[in-house]
Amino acid sequence: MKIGELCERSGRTARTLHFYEELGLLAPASRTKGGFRLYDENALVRIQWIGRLQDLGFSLPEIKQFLENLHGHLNAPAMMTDLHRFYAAKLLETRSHVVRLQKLEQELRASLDYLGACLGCAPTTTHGACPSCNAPAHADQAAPVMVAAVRTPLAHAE
Amino acid sequence: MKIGELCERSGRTARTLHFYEELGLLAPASRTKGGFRLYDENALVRIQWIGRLQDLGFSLPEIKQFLENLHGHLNAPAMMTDLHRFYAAKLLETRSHVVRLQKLEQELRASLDYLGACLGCAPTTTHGACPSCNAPAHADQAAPVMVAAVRTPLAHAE
DNA sequence: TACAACCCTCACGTTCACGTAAGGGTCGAG
DNA sequence: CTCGACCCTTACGTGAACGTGAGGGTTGTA
Repeated sequence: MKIGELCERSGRTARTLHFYEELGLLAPASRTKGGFRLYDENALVRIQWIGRLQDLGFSLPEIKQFLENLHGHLNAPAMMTDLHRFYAAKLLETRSHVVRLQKLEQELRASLDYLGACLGCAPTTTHGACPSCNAPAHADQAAPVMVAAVRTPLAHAE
Repeated sequence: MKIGELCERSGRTARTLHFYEELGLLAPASRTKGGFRLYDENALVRIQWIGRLQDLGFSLPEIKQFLENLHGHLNAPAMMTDLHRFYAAKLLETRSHVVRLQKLEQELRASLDYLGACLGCAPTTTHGACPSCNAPAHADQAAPVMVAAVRTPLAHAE
């Protein structure tokens, strides 16, 4: 298939695929005698793989590095062992990333909770009054960072 | 406090804080007559807030936009309502982000599983033989993308 | 063989989030 | 008052991941 079709099927632009090729991450299976790139199904798999690794937080240069390491191995099991180690490490990182996001989720929920009480505040209240707000619903709890940061009236030097 | 202390307490460099100021995200409470920036505790809260939003996937220009919207409101409850809506939306996004990462986690686990069988492969096997590998342990399952993409021998145009 | 749709290779431009000097002024402890 | 630690502004640099032409060649269908 030519690059146009691969673009459609992969959701990438031609420039992106050219760019991956420049970095050594992707190569066409062959070329027409006129110079058009011809790809096979492997290219699509490779592109999807790149996408996964990007989602896992990789930069393209890192992916390239990784590929080079892998192909430095002489035999298949060594390569697969390395891949195994690498993915195992990534699995841990991904888990801790998820944990971080879940903490943020929790903070968001707490903020929403706190903000719920603001909805009943007098419509005439000005922003300036907020820092001293003592609505019964958030009597004893301090405003979460997500709320307090916005309320504080930092002089806007524009 | 001067910028140096704020740097230590926030874990940011001075350049970063200057940069936030350029973008209109942060401002010192005052200045010494010599021109040194003087911050109060609110600055720290603001910086932490920026960090949270960055972790949630925001760019700094987006944060600035958001701040401007908020301060366009005339009274406090309107502002808080807006904030509420915004955080509610972000909460959903964060959840789906977590789901995406968990899917990737699942893919990683499947790949590790698959790769487990490779460890017992004959040490003399070459990469080229991999695509036709028929180890009993992965007899009926196709190689996951995370494995297949690496195995396919794409010509490396270096 | 004509021609529209597609593809090629440069090569410079862009956004983001800062880093890194250069050149000089300010603070406060001694 | 001196001096080292700290701070100021200005401005160019960086790396990641492409975008956006310019100028021209290739394909394949009619």
